Amino acid sequence: MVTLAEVARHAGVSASTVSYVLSGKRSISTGTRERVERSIQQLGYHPNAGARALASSKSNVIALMMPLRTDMYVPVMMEIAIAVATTARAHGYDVLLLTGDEGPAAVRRVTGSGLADAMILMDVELDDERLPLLRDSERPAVLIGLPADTTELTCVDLDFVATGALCVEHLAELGHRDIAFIGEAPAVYERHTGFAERTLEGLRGKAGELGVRLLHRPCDAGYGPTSATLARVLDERPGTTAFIVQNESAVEPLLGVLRQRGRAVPEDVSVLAICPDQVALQASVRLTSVSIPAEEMGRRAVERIVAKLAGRGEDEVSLITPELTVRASSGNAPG
Amino acid sequence: MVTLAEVARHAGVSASTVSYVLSGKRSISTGTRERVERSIQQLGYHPNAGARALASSKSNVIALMMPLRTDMYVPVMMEIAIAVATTARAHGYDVLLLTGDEGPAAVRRVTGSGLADAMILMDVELDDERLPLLRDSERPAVLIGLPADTTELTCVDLDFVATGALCVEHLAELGHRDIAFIGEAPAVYERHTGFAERTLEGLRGKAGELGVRLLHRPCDAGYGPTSATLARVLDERPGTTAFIVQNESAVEPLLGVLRQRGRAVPEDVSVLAICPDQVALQASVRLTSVSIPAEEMGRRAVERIVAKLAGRGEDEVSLITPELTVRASSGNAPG
DNA sequence: ACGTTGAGTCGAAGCGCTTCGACTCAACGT
DNA sequence: ACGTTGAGTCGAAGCGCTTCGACTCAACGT
Repeated sequence: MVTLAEVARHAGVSASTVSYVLSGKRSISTGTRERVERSIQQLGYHPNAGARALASSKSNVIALMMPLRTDMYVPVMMEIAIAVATTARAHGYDVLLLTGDEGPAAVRRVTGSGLADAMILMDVELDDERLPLLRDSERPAVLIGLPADTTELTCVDLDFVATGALCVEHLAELGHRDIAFIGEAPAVYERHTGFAERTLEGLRGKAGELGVRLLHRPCDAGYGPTSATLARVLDERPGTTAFIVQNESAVEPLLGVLRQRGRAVPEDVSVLAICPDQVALQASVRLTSVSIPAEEMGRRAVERIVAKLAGRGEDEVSLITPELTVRASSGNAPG
Repeated sequence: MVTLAEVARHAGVSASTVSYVLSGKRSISTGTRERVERSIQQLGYHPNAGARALASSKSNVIALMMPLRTDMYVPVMMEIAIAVATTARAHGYDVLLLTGDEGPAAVRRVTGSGLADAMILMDVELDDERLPLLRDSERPAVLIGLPADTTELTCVDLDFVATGALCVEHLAELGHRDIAFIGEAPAVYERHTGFAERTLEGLRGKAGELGVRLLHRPCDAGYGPTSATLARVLDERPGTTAFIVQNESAVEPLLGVLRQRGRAVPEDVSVLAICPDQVALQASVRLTSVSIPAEEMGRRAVERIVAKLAGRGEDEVSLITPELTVRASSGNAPG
């Protein structure tokens, strides 16, 4: 491995000069700079990450803590992770991948060892046990998701309350008066995942306001559970003319079951999905949807982190305004 | 931050003794060890990662290079990534997440800077431009996937040739004589992705051997392309009684289109998928499938890496034997 | 009674950077 | 003619570990 000292010798300058060329923290004459840069090129020098971290007490690494579960919103998680990695690189940071199963211990380990300068946490629960540690830690952290208490925390998330409201509003405008919400799996509500509860809050609030009847049914993924759920909904509320789906793995089953029962979309029933655009576009019917802006969430999270590491940026909750795209699955209420 | 020196002072021993307690590289008396461990606990000490890396020239980090694309096999990628992270932690390593878009430069940067001790590469193309660098590098690397030339490389992959053969064999046994293979998107073949070509090789080889007719059609994801592809297949080969699908986002569209055309599965046509078990189980028909053992691939890759870092283990190609699970989508050929 | 051995411990050097203070020297104003 | 200023450079210290060599001392065989 080539060291900074070898570069210095090759360029005929001192080690500190090479360091200042690299960091730009002191002015360097053009001639010297060029000579050093040439030596770096010729020798194929890469600064040693460990030495740099030790001397500067900055690792230039951001830790990303992902959920271990692979049973839900996989495409969203993946897109966020890739956006985080890409944005981080653009700012000169690398990304350390942690899984959620280490829990609070991972937070302690990473912040304590200086492995990373900051953390991004996904899949935050309303009363997450990692939060006290983050509040105490002097290292910046950003949550993707919204816990119950956000004091002293920085969060980035889609505004799920507004998302729920927007869905009801759209359907109400089309004349729908009886809406069913096919939600996430029961386990998601039991874990008190923030986004699921907030969506429900937004849906119920707007439904109450506009005098629309709303039926909420958690639903496991797959054809069997969806079919059963749908049967119960249609039994209890035969007048249902619109469905809102949040669980992306229930989308295709729902469309399939509706087709089986001879209910045309959007003539007989409208379907509105809360899902990534890609899912909405690849479904068997092009879905009217509120998109989950995974890329933007990942990117914003990194930008906040970078700002905080640079000493700028307060703790704050940054909610992304939902956007509804009308496609082929929603239309006027029948009759 | 608590340092090793503070732990030493607290425990009344020298710094090197604390270090040896931590590493176990020299014998320590029980009394001293316990005293040091108590001090570590009480002070909440975590060794500084940078200092450790600098002194030992080992970072205890494994880099994982993932494809940037989010348009294909997302669940597989995700499951591999999580298996890598989990297995790595179990061996005391952390995982650095790199995206493929930095290309060979990322390999140079990571190996040159000592950011990681080893690399795992996913989404390897047959003639990948990162391979020469890996062969030259003194740092261990493992590929998940199989390039054209595997000399001096360690690879882990599903045996896709055997997978293709297994699929044809199963269908031939059921009496099918006309099989259509709905492959990956055309772009995948154009990039010469190894697994796609190898699957085809296995399918064709076994089909030739058993005298079965095989039609190969690349197919983009979504209902439109799948529907069009299927129409062409049924036009050209009306006698087709079985489909093999590799592109997991074509699975549900294929089933939907078959249903629309009144072809019952498995009475009229058999469908066999090459996909993760989860996809096979959540489809509208429980699919007979050859599973893609994502978890095992990730785990094996890390185990190889760890072995190589410990000085054990040769360069070698490790192919996982495919397993076919019969479910509800395959049956005897009609007539 | 003696050297030998190994368990247990310490001190110092060194890993490859960053950063501080100090120096030189030309340019500048008075 | 003089001090002042800032651009440009260097040397040394220090970041927090690991590891080598050296030391002590009890246990052991002869």
